[in-house]
Amino acid sequence: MSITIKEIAEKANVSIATVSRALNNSPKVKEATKELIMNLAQEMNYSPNFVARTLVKKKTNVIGLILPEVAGEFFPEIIRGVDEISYLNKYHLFVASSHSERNTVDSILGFMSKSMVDGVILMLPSISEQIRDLIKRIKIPIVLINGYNNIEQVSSVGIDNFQGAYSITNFLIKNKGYNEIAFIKGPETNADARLRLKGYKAALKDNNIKINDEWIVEGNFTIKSGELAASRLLSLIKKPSAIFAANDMMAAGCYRVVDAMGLKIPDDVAVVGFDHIPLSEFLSPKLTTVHVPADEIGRKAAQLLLEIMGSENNIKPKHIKISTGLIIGKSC
Amino acid sequence: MSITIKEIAEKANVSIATVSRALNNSPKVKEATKELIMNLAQEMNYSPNFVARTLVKKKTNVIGLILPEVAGEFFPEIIRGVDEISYLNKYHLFVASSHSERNTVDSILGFMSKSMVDGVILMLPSISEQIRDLIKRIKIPIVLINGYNNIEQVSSVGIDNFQGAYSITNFLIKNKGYNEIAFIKGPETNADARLRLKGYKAALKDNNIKINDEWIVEGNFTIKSGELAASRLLSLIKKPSAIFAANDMMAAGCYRVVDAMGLKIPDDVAVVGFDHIPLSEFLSPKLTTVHVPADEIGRKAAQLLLEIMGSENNIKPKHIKISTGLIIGKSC
DNA sequence: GGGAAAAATGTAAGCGTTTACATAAAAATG
DNA sequence: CATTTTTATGTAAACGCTTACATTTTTCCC
Repeated sequence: MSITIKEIAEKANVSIATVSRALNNSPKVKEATKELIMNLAQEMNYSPNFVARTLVKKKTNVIGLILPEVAGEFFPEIIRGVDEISYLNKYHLFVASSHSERNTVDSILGFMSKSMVDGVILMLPSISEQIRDLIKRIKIPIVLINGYNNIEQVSSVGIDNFQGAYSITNFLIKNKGYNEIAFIKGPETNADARLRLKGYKAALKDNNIKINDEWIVEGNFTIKSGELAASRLLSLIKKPSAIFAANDMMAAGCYRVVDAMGLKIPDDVAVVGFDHIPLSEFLSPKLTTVHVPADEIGRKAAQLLLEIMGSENNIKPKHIKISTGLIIGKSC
Repeated sequence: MSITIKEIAEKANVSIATVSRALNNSPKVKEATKELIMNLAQEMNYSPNFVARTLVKKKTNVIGLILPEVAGEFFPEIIRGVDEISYLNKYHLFVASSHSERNTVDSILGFMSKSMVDGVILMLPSISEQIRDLIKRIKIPIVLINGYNNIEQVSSVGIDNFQGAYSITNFLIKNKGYNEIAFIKGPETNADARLRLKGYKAALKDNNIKINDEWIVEGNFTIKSGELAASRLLSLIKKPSAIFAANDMMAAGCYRVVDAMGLKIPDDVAVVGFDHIPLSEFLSPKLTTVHVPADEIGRKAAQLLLEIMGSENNIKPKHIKISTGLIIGKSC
């Protein structure tokens, strides 16, 4: 087993209290003894038992991060952002995947309630009533990451999906002269996806372009669904001249299909996406898309959480909306 | 504050011991009381204090994962693999980035010694004497992820870099007829990188091709370094007909330069890589590369760690080498 | 119904720290 | 040098739980 302060105390002929104080560099212990103890601790290869300390201090110095998935092009950037800030503030990071299909409620509960983290950053693709209730009831500090800030009582960080979708659609119309723009939707349950659709529709409307339902097809953010959607759109009698995929992955799927059909982007059909994942830079021609600063989302969420954890009296929940930016490629 | 078993005990008019037993579903408590307590716990919204339990049980049910970086094309897959296995075995996952530039020793120590994890999976791009000593001394179960299994006493999981590099080089020579193959190295300090270089050289040697030092240029696994290396190689008087980049990212850099120079892959020059990152599938033409099953590395490492943690007497260290596979694209 | 065996519950110690409070030692003061 | 003040150390409780052991209650059997 590990060395404890008790053993150090014996060796040093002092009480455990003194050892504890010395190790915590308390000013009320004599320099000489402090040194003695420090040296002993070093020699004996002592390292404090984090768990015992936590039990009395009621502070773990750990923040939890729950994501739908841990891999992919997007989530790792969020992790990085959170990690960056936590590290700077001497917090450890606990990452858990809710594994999408897993029982999320279970996951969240298990994670949060057991007092193993001081605060939680939670990203959920969609929020059921059940989870909403749970979140409201939870007592530890929590920050939500999602586009749709729909829980007033809980602080959140999200990107402006509407604005992003609106601006790229508007760009296609105003700057590039496209009038026949199709849209590949994300999952119905995904709040970000819904807002992107809204932005697309709003831009059309503001430009007096009639919405053609045939040109709005389903997708689920996967590359495969992008392929299927593109092949449907390009098989229509009345084809669109541009396709706006609700995320880059689906846009990449479009590229494949367009290529397989022997067509050219942007000459035969324009394709734009959303997210600005690293891959988008490598597609040829380079994809025009909406930049979502995933690492910044992570950083902002961590900062907000630390702020909440730092303040005694629970401050008013904040809702941070992060703006997106247009990345102009050669795909339109 | 949270509800404790003490409060439940009072409400139920039993001792805390009984509550504890009931909650842990011990067979030595009457069904009736068990039910009573369970219901009370539910009502009072009780959840066990993980920290207190850990203190007495000396088991955190957490495994730690330390990676050089948390984002990128490769590491998230490892995380996913580890997460998968840990979840299945009811372990939580603690992810920490050593942040490359950060003082790694510090990071490792802080992580491991504080008895906050039951075991650690550690991936290091390179191992200094200092770290090697540290690892040997450490008392908690540990599994290393690296290509170069150079610490006998510590179990490890790695891929067969040599075999991978050898086989793709051999493929270029035997199946594709290339004789003038250049190599872009990884960082000198990186064990994987060194082994890939070895494999490349061995394949040339076995095919009686003289090694041309001018065709072996430096790189550091980044896309930028791939670009620079490619531009150097393609500016030589005597150009190579194929370039083997020690990882896919650098191969992607080659693509950019080749494209910018107005050349064509594979007609003007062939390019192959190593890693089979998702991006490689999207390069056009599709990259020929060596598949490295990152998620499997993660899974194997987690399984090995669990095995070690499960066995009382420390079993003999294992060294698992995961084989790679050739992915045939259109780039040669 | 009395006693033994089995089952259920209680008592209390312990996990490794921190820290309020009590006490002892050292320094300062007149 | 006695007394007060300051400084350093010790004692013991607490954090919330588990569990060995002791005790009580129930069940069973003749």
